[in-house]
Amino acid sequence: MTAPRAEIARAEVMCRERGVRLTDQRRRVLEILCAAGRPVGAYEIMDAMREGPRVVAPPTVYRALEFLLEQGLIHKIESLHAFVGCDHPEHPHSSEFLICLECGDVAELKDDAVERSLASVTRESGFLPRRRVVEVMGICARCARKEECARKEEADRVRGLVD
Amino acid sequence: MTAPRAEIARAEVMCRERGVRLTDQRRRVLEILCAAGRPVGAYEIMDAMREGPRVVAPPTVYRALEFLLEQGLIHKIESLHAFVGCDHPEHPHSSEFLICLECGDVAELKDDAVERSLASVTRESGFLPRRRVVEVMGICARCARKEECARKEEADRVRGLVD
DNA sequence: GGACGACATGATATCTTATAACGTGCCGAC
DNA sequence: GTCGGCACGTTATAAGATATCATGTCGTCC
Repeated sequence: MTAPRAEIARAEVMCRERGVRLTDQRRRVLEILCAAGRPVGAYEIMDAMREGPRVVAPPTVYRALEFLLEQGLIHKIESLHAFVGCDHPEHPHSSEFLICLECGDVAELKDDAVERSLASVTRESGFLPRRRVVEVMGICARCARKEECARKEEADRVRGLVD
Repeated sequence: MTAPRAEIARAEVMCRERGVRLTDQRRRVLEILCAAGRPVGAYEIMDAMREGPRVVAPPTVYRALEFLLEQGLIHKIESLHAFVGCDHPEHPHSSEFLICLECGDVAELKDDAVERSLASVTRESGFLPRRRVVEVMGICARCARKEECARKEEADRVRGLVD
């Protein structure tokens, strides 16, 4: 995860170049997402935005999210109804995710083999793609290792009892 | 779209073979989805199920949907919060969809190049996939042709006015 | 045949996610 | 200075999903 600071700075530059405004609300939402480094739901973002007596209603959050999505600064994870900061917003790209069912961690794929194969399939059928949603749920390498260890220990334990 | 009848018959056989029960409610939901031939939301299904004074509550629908998903008889389209009957439930498969933003039509991809490239990417990173969500939104071939025609006619019209 | 257990459904309430609709304030262009 | 566009505030509500507990159905084992 890049430091939120750096991400915000990048976003500022990009917005200025494009002549769009990264307002306080929008920046705040982006900060929250970048700081979290994991998928965050709209209502959770809303809660994070209310510091003190400040009231923030759903439309405010959703508007900011819509803007950030349009600018490619964040992504929506459809299968989680949640949002994440984009790892590399500087060049437009596909958004493909590996989502760990165990720890909730989300990795953004950089590989474009998937993208290419999808492109060729759609082209063949005369379909004009606009937006792609590619999300793979499963167990991340780290959790898989952990589970493997746990299984081994369990086996050892049982063997010990039997012996 | 296969005739709903045929789909239901297939489902009956599959469930019997697996020793699970395709109950009335479950069959009804499957029928509705197959007959629609397009993505249908849970609440729309619920409405379709209430014929006459019959009351059907959300959990009933969701339970039936859960069962049908488990059995691979239907798919969920995450980006639409809707469900569709599966085109070829007889063999387990990936579910990849082309969703037309214009006419709402959904095509289930049969190609497995996408599947393979996704599999290789995940394998490399040690990720163990469980469920894949691949949904491409865009304009289907038919709507693209229609738009093309409309554009041409418009151009002709304008030329006519200018000449 | 009757008791039991597993599974399926009914019913109520509630939670989460998302959007509609309308009003206000800021700011730059002309 | 006013007009128009954009961002935001505010209220209400739509749309999607689940928790919880009660009831019913059906096969099986005795």
